[in-house]
Amino acid sequence: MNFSIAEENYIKNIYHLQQQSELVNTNSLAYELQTKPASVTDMLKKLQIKNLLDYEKYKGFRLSSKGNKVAINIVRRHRLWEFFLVTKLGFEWDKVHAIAEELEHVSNQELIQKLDRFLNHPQTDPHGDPIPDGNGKMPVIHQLSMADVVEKKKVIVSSVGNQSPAILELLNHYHINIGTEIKINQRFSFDGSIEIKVGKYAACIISELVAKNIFVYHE
Amino acid sequence: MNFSIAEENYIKNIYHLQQQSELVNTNSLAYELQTKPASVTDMLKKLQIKNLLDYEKYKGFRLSSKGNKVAINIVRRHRLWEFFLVTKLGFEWDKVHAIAEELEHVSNQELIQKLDRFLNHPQTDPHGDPIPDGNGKMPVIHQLSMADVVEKKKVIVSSVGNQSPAILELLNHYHINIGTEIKINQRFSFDGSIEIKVGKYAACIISELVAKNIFVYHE
DNA sequence: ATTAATTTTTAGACAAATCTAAAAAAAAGA
DNA sequence: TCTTTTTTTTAGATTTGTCTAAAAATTAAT
Repeated sequence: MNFSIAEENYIKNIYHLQQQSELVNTNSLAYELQTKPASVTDMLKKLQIKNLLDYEKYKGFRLSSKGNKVAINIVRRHRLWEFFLVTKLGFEWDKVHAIAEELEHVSNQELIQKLDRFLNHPQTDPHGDPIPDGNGKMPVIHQLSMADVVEKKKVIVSSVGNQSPAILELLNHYHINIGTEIKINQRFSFDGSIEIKVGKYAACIISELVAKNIFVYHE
Repeated sequence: MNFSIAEENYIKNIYHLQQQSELVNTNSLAYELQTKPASVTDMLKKLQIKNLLDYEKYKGFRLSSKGNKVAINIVRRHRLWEFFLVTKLGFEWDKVHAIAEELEHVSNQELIQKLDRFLNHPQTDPHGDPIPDGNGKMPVIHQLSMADVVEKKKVIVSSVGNQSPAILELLNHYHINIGTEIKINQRFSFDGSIEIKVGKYAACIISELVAKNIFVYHE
């Protein structure tokens, strides 16, 4: 079955809101989609008729299992395109979201399957988020952004979400490379910066932006 | 300036019809777009207001110079994506048109510029049609499909539009390779097949489909 | 437990792109 | 030239997705 771009955007955003809370409400979806609550209500009715949504008036809503499958497919396309844009076309990771939002609506099964193969079946997008496979299964990702690591943990750098010379210069300065072991000392809530210790070097503080761009795994 | 998908499709199809005749008429454009003449008239008015079209009621129409620039940009995107689909994703050349029709509407300048670089600035798409550069300039293509070569000419094979094992097997059988010299003896209008002579081998007949997939240059 | 505030939905309108049916203009034929 | 045919345009309706303003339901507060 095929869906309009508007429908796909609603489905995708409901999916993302569900990651944070089981039930989604009209206002937050309207905010997410930069639209008005009345428009959301209209679309919810349409999605319910197509069996993509469990929805009761005034009670909130969630994706049906059918809706969930559709959503995961959109997420898959989005993240594959993001990976493509960064690794093949040389975009910086923070520039690809808007373009992938357009590309994700080109819904040809064979295209996505071949793109996946061309990219060598990547497990995560350039932001470190997992890419579901053709059956909708999310790979278990051990890698996570350093901004999400709990304090006092030791981690090993697995990848860097940004290929720009600017960040590479900075990482060099911190003596951080792929494979480097890092200890997380403390997170400062004021600006999200983190004190870390790299090898035998003196402890230092990295900004939240840098932390978000360093992907690591435990142990 | 940004245009809707519908507008872009009208512009592109007017462009293509203009390659055959200077002025375009409502019925033929309606046929091309698989829509009704009344719908075409409606859209023509809108395109005229946006200065994309020279249009006088009942008199036919043509793209303005602004409309032409827009059209060439769409063609550029379409052909770059076709090239990508065939050379990078491994699609067969006859399967890519529909997908490229969708991808061409993703209109991010930087995306197309980077895609072009990634593909190494290809001169022609997999059908042998020229790809305009970023300034809208069409490269002069010496390569053309063998289906378009005049009789009695000698040509040299420069590329093959289809990478499938099926056609490669057939070309092998005809002793045709990149660089092979071929003499065009005669074209049969009944089915578009062509009698050719390859090197010292006996003359043989290739189907129109095969001819369309062999790209050659003169001399 | 009422009232007040918030959230959600309805009602009715609008823009884009399409359609059908009928009218108007242009082209073709006798 | 005057009729007939074809092409093109208008008029009015429809669908999708959106909006504003007002009504209805829910939640929060006194």
